[in-house]
Amino acid sequence: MTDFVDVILPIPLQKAFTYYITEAEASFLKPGMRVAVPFGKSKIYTALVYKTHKTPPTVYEAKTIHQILDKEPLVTNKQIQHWQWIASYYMCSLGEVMRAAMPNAFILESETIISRNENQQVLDSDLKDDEFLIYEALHHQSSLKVADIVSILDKKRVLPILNGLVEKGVIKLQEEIYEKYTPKLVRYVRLHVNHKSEEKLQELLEILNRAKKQREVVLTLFQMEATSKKPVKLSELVAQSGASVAVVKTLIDKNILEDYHIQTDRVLFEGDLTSTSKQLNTFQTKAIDEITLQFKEKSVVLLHGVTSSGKTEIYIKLIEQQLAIGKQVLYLLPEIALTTQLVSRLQDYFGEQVTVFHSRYSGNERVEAWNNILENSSKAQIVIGARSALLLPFKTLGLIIVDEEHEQSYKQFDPAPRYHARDAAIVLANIFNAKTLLGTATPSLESYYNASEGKYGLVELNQRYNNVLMPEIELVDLADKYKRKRMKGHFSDRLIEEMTEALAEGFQVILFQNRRGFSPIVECTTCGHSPQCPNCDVSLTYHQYRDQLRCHYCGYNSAMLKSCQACGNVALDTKGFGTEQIEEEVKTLFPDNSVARMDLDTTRGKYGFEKLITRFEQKEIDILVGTQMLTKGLDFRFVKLVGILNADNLLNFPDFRAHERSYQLMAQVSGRAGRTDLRGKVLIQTYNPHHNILQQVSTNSYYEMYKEQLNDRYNYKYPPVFRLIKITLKHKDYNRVNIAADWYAKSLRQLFKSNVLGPEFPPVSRIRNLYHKNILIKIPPKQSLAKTKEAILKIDNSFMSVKDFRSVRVIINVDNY
DNA sequence: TATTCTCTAACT
DNA sequence: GTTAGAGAATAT
Repeated sequence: MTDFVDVILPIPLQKAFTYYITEAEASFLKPGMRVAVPFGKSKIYTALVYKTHKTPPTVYEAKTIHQILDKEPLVTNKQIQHWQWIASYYMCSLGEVMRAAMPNAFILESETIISRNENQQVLDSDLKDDEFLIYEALHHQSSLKVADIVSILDKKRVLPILNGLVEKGVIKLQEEIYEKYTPKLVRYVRLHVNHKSEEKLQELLEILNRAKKQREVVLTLFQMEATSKKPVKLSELVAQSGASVAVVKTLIDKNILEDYHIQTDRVLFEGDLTSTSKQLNTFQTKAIDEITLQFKEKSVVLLHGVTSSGKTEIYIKLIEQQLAIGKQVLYLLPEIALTTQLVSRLQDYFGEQVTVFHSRYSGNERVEAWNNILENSSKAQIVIGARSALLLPFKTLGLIIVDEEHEQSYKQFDPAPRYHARDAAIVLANIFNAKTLLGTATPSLESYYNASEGKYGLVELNQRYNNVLMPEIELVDLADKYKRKRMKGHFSDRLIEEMTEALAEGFQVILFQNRRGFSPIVECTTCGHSPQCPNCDVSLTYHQYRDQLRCHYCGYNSAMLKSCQACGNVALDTKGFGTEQIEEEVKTLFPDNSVARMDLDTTRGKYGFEKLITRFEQKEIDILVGTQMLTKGLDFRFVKLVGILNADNLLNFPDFRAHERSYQLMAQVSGRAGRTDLRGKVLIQTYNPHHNILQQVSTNSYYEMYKEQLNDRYNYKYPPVFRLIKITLKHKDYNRVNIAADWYAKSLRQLFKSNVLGPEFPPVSRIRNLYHKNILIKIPPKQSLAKTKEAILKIDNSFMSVKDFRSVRVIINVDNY
C-alpha cells in the first residue's frame, strides 16, 4: 500500500491528518468528498478529502479509512481555496472553517452500539451486579446505546463496566454511523390499480353505497384528480372531503386506495410573481451606469446611497443582468431573520430562483439549500443569506452584493472562524473572477477609505426615491430640560408634543433605546449595594415582565429581590433605563395608543420578529419601542417620527469606533422616518447637543464625519490606517491570566515594541467565571500582515509549551472590529 | 473540539 | 473500596 489521503477534520487543529487508502480508493477519491475515518480510541468522524498522495507520514503509522461517503465531491475546489484563505487570514484551522461551513447533517458521528456476544456461554455467578443488569437487559433488547446503559444503571461512568464485559466476552461493541439528513416525504393517494377499469369502478361504488363517508372520499378524490390533473396529497384529500384521516386509512387498508410518497423540498416558494422590475429614476439609472463602468476596472464598488434612495431596485437590475448571462448571485445581509421584508421583495421579482440561507434554518433545510446550490439548480440562482452563506458551494458566481456593508454583525466573534463577511466576500468574488458591490447609506470608515484610496470604485446616490426630503432632525438638550422641569420620566416636552402630533395625524412612532430590560442597575437606597452576577463581573439588569434579575452576559437569572442582600432594607431603587421602562412610560403617557417593544426578549422564537413586524406594518401598533434591531433595513411607510431617547450612552461607549457607530446607528434609525411623500422628523435627546457627531447626524454630513474620524484614527493609530489583532486570554484563575498575559505581551513587545497595547482587563473582566485579559497589536500600514501573523503564531507556540500556561485559553482575533 | 486518561476528594 | 468531578493529554 502506497496511497494516502490527507483529510480535513472538523476540529481546531492546524495539522493535516493522513490515512491509508487502497489504489482503487485513490483513483476514486477527489478533493471535497467525505470519508468516514476512525479517530481517537473508538470514534468514527466525518472528514473531507483534501488531497491524495504517495508520501507516507514519517512519525506515525497511518490508519485506514473506514468508508467513502460520497460519489461526487460535496465541496468544490473553489470553496476549499476560499476556506483556506479564511483559515490563514483569520488564524484558525481549516477544520474550524469546515465546521462552520457544512450543515451539521453532513458531519456524521458514530454512536457506540452494545450487543450480546452470542457464541459465549456466561454464568450468572461470574457477573457483578451492574454487569448482570446489562446482561439481562440485552435479553430483552438485542442492542443498546451508551445512553441506555447510563439510565439502566443510573450511573455516569459506564465505560469501565462495558470494557470489563467486553474483556469477559459477554458483549460486543460496534460503532454505527447515521445519515442525519432525512428527505421530506409527502404522502399522496390514488385509486388502487385493482379498481382502475370502468366496471370495477362501478362495482366499487356499489359496495361503498353502504359506507357513505368512504364513498364520499372516493368521489372527492375523483373530482380533485379531474380538476387539478395533478397527484393528490393525502392532507388535501382529507381537507377537501371533510372526512377524518381514519376513513382514508380504512380505504387504504381495504386496498381501494393506495398511498405513495414523493420527496419534496422543505423550503418552497409558494407565491406569485407579482412584480416586474420597476422603471428606475434618472439617478438610479445613472448609478447603474457608473457601477457598470467602475466594474470594468475595479472588482469592488462601494454604493453610497442615502436611506430610501432606492438601492434595492439597483441591486435587482444588476441581479437581472447576471442571471441573463447565466451567473449565480449572492446577496448578503447582516441578519437574515431580521429582513423578511427584503426577502419577500426579491421573491416577488425572481420567484423560484431565490434560495434563502440563514442560521435559523434547520439542519435538513440547510442540506437542501446546499445541494441546490452545488447542482447549480435553477432554484439557486440567487442566494440570499447572512454571513455563513459565503461558505456555500457556488458554481458560477458572477456578483456578490453586500447590503448594509457597515453592519457590525458581518464580523463573526465567538466561535472561530472569526471572519468578516464583507472582506471574505471580496476574496470569494476574486476566486470566481466576479464583482462585489458594497451598499449602504452610512459606509464603514474602512470601506470609504478604501474607496477614496482608489482601491474600490465609489458611486454615490444623494437623492431619495421620489425626491422625498431627508427627515428634519432636532436635538433636545436634556440638561436644560431637566433644569427647567420639562421632563416626564425620560420624555422631554418636545418629544411628547411631536409624538402627540404624529399620532393624532394617524402616523406611527418609533422610539430607540439601545438597552433592553427595565433598568441595568438595582441599588439599595440605604447602603448603596447592588446585586451582581455570581458568574460575571457585572450588575444584574432588572426585567420587569418576569420580575427577574438577569445577567446579559451569561444568562444567569434570579427572582427580583424583596430586600437588600447586604443590609436587609426593603427600599430598592433602579438606576438607568432600558426598553421595558420606556414602554411602560409610553403606556402611561399615551394610554389610548397601542405600544409594542422590539428587542431580544420579545423576538425569541423562529417567527417572533416577523410577527411583530407584520403587526407594525398593518398599523396594529402605533408606537414601537426597540433596541438597535430597529435599524436593520426595515421599511415602514407610516412612520413619521423617530425618537432617540438618549444618544449619550452610544457616544460614550468605550471603543474606538463608538463615534462612527453612533453616527451610523442614528443615521440609520433616522432613515426609518418619512419614507413616503411626507417629511419625517427625528428627535434626539442628549446631554451634549454640541457634540460633533450629533451635529453631523443632524446636518446629514457623512463626509465631514468621515474626515474628522479618519483624522482621529490617523492620530491614534487605529483602523483603517493601522490594522489590529486582538489577543484574549481566558482563565478561571485571576493570577494565572495576569502572569500569562504579561508573558505573552512581553514576548510580543520584543518584536512589535510600542505597537503592543496592554494587557488590560476589558470593562467586564469576568464572564462565566473566566477572567479575561486583552492584548492589542497595532500593525502599521507598511508592516507585512502575513509576517506579523507568522510571528504571533511562533510566540503562541512557545507560550503553549509552558506547562502553566497550557490551560489558559488564547483567542486570536484578526481585524477585531 | 471531543474524548479519554489520571488524579483527588468525598462518599458508602 | 467506589465514584464523581476536574484537569490534562491527545488525536493521523
